[in-house]
Amino acid sequence: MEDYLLNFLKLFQKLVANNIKISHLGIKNVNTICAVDVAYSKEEGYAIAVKQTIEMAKNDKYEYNFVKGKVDFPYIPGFLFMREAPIMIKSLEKYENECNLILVDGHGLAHPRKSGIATVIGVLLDIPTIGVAKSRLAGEILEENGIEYVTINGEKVGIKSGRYFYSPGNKTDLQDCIDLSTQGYPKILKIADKLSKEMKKIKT
DNA sequence: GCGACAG
DNA sequence: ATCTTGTCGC
Repeated sequence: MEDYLLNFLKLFQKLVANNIKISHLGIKNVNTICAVDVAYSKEEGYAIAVKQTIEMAKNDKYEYNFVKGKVDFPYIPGFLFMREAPIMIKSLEKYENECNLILVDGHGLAHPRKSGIATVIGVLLDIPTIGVAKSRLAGEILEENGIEYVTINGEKVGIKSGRYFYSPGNKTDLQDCIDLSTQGYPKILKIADKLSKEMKKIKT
């Protein structure tokens, strides 16, 4: 990877970070939630956007939109958005105007430049997002009042709940992350993960 | 230089 | 993420 490209992408991420809006969304007020995930088979990416309203969730119902496409960009820690955000955003097109919140596999603010994939998607689409990751990318853990916070340079940028990491992407805050984590790992993310892997399996 | 490193 | 069997534990 040419270093001038990574330097350029860092500038892009800083621009994104400068446009983040951190505000309290209020998980309880969210009626329609979406989740996105991508599975791979070599260069083919299989993206799934899942949508659920409160009512649908009660009955374990959901809608989803599937997109298959070539994914060239390699995975580079800190630049995951270049590999997954394009196809994720494509899969979200169908629901972006009705989603009150989008859950993204990966980090939001808990990123070296405060610009994880959840932040990039949230700022570009101007929709509330929260990043939920399965492992740490940056920062240290600081426990305070029974809550494990992810901190970078002393600033709280996310939380750790069980084995998962939650951080604001855009138009959400730490309290939203805490409230969401209280419900355990989001089922809708599990659904997105499962569906994306099923789609690649049958290579539809 | 060395170690860390979302999916 | 993906490649993969059995296995330790709640």
